[in-house]
Amino acid sequence: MHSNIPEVVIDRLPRYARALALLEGRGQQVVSSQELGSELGVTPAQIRKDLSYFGRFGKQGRGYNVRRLAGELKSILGLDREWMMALVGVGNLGRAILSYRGFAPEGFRIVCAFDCDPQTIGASFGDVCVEDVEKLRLTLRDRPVDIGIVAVPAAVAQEVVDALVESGINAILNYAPISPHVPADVRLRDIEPVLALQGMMYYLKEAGGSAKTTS
Amino acid sequence: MHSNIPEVVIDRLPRYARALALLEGRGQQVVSSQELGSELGVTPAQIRKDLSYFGRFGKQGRGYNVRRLAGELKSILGLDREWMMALVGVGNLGRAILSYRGFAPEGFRIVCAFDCDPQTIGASFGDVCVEDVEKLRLTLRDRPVDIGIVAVPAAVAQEVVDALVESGINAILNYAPISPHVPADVRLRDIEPVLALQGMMYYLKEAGGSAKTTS
DNA sequence: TGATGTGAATCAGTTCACAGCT
DNA sequence: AGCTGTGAACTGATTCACATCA
Repeated sequence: MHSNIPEVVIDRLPRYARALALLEGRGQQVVSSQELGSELGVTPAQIRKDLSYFGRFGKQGRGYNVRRLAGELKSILGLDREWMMALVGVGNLGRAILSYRGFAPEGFRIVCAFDCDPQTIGASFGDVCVEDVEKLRLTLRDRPVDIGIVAVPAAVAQEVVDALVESGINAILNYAPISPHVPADVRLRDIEPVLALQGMMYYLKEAGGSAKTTS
Repeated sequence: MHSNIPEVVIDRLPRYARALALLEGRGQQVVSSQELGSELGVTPAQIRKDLSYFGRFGKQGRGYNVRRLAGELKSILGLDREWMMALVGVGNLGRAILSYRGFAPEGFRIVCAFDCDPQTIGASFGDVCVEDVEKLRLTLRDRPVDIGIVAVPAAVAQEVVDALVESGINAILNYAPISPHVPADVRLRDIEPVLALQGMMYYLKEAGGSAKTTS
């Protein structure tokens, strides 16, 4: 049912939603595709086309009602509910993820965490208690979890992904520096600062050496 | 000079390089586009086409020499040198970034850090001492820094980005939940777990409710 | 034989440009 | 007058398919 809408379009919607939330916070009531576009560095035509996949949310001659459009986008994306997440890997990175303040306000809650280190198992972070990763399948059988977060070393990341998938999870946020294999019906996103950096360095390479192009 | 090669192609190269490093570690000497592709979930034709922008690295009938191709890609991407990074924002997130072990092995070094909190200024993390963000421009004038990492709250992220850009930095890794404006010649990448999650939820929404499609 | 490298063909995404509504 | 919504045109990316070479 979804297959008709290009994935790139879906990918842009969260940015639109975020910009609209910002405008709403500023008290702005109406926005044109022009204005929203220049806020985000996107052409107005693209915004209009993207939105037109889902309905007619604007008023000709006026623009879009900020609050209304923000609400529509949240509903389209499924952000009008809470999503439960399980974290696997409670090392340095995992702890940072656990203490990240950005998830909760957007409706994403980490409800359980797993590790394999006996020192870490049993520890509590906020209201989350770290369980033995061996119990992952068992625990996920009882708890409704929607999303898995993988924050383990590369060497064990694939097996953790497999365990999550077998537990019925079909959205994974991967922080490990590998490209895991998942079945076609499972969504996977990589959060990989190193890949992002490496992609930029190509352009930096020739741009004039070590910083300072200043006269 | 670079403008002829599509950006999507550049974006894929780091993944190829990473997969090749893995194969090299396993002692594999030769790889076909077929094999590399199935490792990464990419078509063989795409890999061949991507590589063909930069040269002829393979041998017909054989495939690619793993070590050679890995080296070529690193050189193309500019990964055969060290890149210096400045971190702005040494809160929870910033500290996690400072202690992240994944940068160094890939040649990315955090050489200075800035914050505005008097409690944090002066503290040391590894061999990096936190400076007052007011001194950012001054410090970057003397130190050759290639990349800025933004890990500050949304409200001040744009002004931090501006300061970095004015200091001559033209690659920025942004962890703040905004879409900063930068001049066209500055590369910017967002690391935004929430946007990534939100993009996936669209597909999860209808997929059968709260986890467990199990019989 | 078995793989690459690549023009040609296809497919997908973006932008244009304008009719239509307020 | 001003801005949306959208088919049509265009631009860009992917895949095909085959000549080429080890």
